Order: sequence, then C-alpha cells, then structure tokens
Amino acid sequence: MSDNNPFNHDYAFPFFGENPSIYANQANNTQNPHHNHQDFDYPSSYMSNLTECLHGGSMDHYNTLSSAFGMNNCSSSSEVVCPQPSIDHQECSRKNIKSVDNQIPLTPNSLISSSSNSEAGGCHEEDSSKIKKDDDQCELDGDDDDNKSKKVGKLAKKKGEKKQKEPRFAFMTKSEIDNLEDGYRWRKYGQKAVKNSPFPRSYYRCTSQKCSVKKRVERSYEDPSIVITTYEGQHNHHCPATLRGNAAAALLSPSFLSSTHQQLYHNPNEQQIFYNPNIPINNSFYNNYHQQLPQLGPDHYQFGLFQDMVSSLINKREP
DNA sequence: CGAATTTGACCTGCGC
DNA sequence: GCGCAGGTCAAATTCG
Repeated sequence: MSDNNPFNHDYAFPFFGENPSIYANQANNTQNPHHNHQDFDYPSSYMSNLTECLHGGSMDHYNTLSSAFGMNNCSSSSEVVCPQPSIDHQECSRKNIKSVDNQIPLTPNSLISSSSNSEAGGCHEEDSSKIKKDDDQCELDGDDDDNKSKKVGKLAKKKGEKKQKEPRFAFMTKSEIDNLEDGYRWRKYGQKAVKNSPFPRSYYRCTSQKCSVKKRVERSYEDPSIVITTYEGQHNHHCPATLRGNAAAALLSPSFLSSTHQQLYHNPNEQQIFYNPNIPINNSFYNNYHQQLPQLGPDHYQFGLFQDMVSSLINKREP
C-alpha cells in the first residue's frame, strides 16, 4: 500500500476550498449578507444531486454529483468527495491507539481496483465470507483452538470470489465535530489507527436492517481541523430521522445548519465560509463570490487546484 | 437491561 | 512467501 493518493485511484474530490487565504475576506466580512450561512444561496444542482446520492440511486447519481461539483473530467469515478463534520480529535488523541504510524489514507487501493459481485444489492459481505470460513473450519476440524476456528468461521468467503466494492462518496470538511448528523442511524463497528496519523479512523454501519451502507470517519493529520468522511454503498431505505424521509433534507435541515452555524460562531477561528460543509466551492460559488476572492481566475478554483491541495494534504508524510 | 461503543484479534489484499 | 496496512468481527465494557 504505497499509494494513498486518492487521485490516483479514481477518487473525485468536489471543490471545497481549504486555503484560508482564499476565504479570508469572506470570513471577515460580517457585513456581507451572505455571511449568514442560513442565507446562503446553495447551488440547487448540488442540493438535488447530493440528495440522490445520499438517498441511494444508481451509479449515475455519483457521476451526476461529480458534474454538480464541476468534476466532469472524473466521470468514471466511483468515488466523490465532499465535506462534512465529525469526531472530536482531542477525543481521538485520548483514546488508546495501537499502532502509531500515520498517513491519511482516504483509502485503500482495493476500493478501486477490486471488482466482483458478492456485495451488490445490499448483500452483506460477511455472508459470503462466512461461507468460506465455514469451509476452512471444516478443514480445521480437530483443531484445538475453538475460539479461533469459531472466529475464522465467521469471516470467510468463497474461494475465488472477490468482494465487490460499493461506490464511495467522501466529504472533506473543516470541523471540530467528527460525526456528521446526516439523518441516518449508524453503529460503530471498528476503529483503527491510521498509519502516520495520530488520529484513528472510525468505521460505521447503517443500523437499518438489510442496509449495507458503511461510513468511515477520519481526521487529517496534516490539518486536524479537516475531517474526511467516506460513505460506501447506497441506502435501500428512507432516512429514518427526518424531513420528508430525505437524507439530504436532514443534512441541510435548519437544525443541522443552525447547529453548524452556532458552532462556527462560537469559534472565532472558524468564521469562514469553508467551514460550512454544505457549501461547495464550485462555479456557482465562484460566480457569486469571485469579487471577494483572490484574483486567480476561475480555473484556480476548480478541480485541479483542489486536487493538488488535497494530494499534498493526504500524501505529505514523514519518511 | 438492552443498545451502543470499545478494542484486541483476525482476515484480506497488495507490494516487495 | 512475507510483512504491512486496511478492514471486520465479536467479546467485553460502557452508557442511557
């Protein structure tokens, strides 16, 4: 696993600014009517496509979302990145972390490279795994280690059957909160130390029956204020906790926005537009705010720049 | 007391 | 084949 640069793996990052200087003016301009986050003019394409993505649609929705984010050159991508808040990194630091290397791996190559069919259609990967492990268990008959064989029996999968990776959808957000309230209910099933990072990665599964959607939450070690959340799979049910059963509605609900908003204003250092995870820095944003942005031209505010930024963010690591 | 989280062990895949 | 890192399981623990 030598390459953790998501851009080398079909990842697609939507354009969320990260360079504080870019938003400095915006942040300090309390007179700006747009400074009130609740008054923001969220691009409608972003909203609708996000809704589709979160709510489970076809792969086309991922591509559509990419388009909404101005990532047309990544249409074949199965992964998209956006922003969103989550864990308290101080809390992470407090926790016992086994290994301590680090690197921010938004991901394993396996994501992209692998392909098969066992997990499609909400089929749990454990199911196929169990089959193989059961086979192994048979082979191990007579072994003395009952616990081991028991455990092994639950993890296997059929020989020659590769796990199919669900499309992933990731968010990068500047936030002190790690776990984004997205309207769905999640159960944490694991936490792992990330190589070269002091911050662990948490694994969550949707608690709804028959829904195999997973989510990973990790914090950038380069910039601890940045949280990377990755959704894998698509919900096969309605959002349990909200408005019109719409996940995006939940994500963008007044309560969520206001809580985010409050959080931002409680921290003077976060009075920047970037911190609101619901605002994509795309063409719409640029068109609306370019007068307040550094005079770099629209090209500098699109995919390429963000890619470089995130690449360095993710790849920079000490030897 | 049931649900959720924590955490060590184990599995899988990949690079060397 | 081996070692490493990511991902998952499940018993133990904590929480509400």
